[in-house]
Order: sequence, then structure tokens, then C-alpha cells
Amino acid sequence: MGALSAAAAILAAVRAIPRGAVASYGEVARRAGLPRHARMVARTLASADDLELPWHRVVRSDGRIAFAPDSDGWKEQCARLRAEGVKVIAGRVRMPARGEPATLDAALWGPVD
DNA sequence: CATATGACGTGGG
DNA sequence: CCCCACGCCATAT
Repeated sequence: MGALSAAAAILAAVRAIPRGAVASYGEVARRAGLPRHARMVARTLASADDLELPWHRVVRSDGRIAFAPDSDGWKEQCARLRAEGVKVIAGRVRMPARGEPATLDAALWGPVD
């Protein structure tokens, strides 16, 4: 058991995020059984080679895109999210309450507006 | 071994 | 909205 399985757990948690939903780095870490490892999640995504990995569904705890505003990665993530129905305003998305199951429904319709 | 760095998080002013 | 401090952790230098 080492860094290798930790990365596997993180990738699995990311792949588990439903299409049209989002999760914070810290939330992904918790779901992967690695609390306080938000930074490791970021590192893992940065070095991931899996083209199918839905990395764009991972944002900061406050809903902001983690990349520098207007950077290539920032634009790419905004586009990918919008492409699957997620509302992105000023590089920001509505985050599900802590512990709440980010469902497709919640992401698409969201509670009130 | 000491510092510096980040696709981070939380709290406070 | 801004800014800052501090905690946290794997890597890089």
C-alpha cells in the first residue's frame, strides 16, 4: 500500500463524480479515504494521463476554477463544464453543500436560483 | 536536511 | 470584493 494505491483511490473518486456535477479537491480527497490531501488530488490530476478522466468536475471548495483566470486550462474547464450542462458564471460554479450527494439533478436544476 | 512551491482549505479583517 | 495568515502535504531544489 503506498502512493500508488492512493493515486488510484483519488482517480476512482474523480471518475465517480456524475456527469453534470462537480466536487471540490478536498471532497474528492475525503471520498478517496485521504482527508486533508486536497493538494495531492491536484497533483494527481496534473500528472494523470487518462484522457477519459473527468478532471474538469473538480473545482475549489468555494466553487472557483483552480486554474489562473483566463489561462488555457481555465477556459478549457469552463467549456467542458458548460458542455455538460453546468452553469459557470465568472469562472465559478454552484457547489453542493458539504456532505451532500452531488447529483445530476442538483447540478442541472440546482436548489432554487 | 532546510526551503520553496502548488489545479488546496479555513478563518478573519 | 479584496487581502492575509496559517494549516496541510507531496515534490522539487
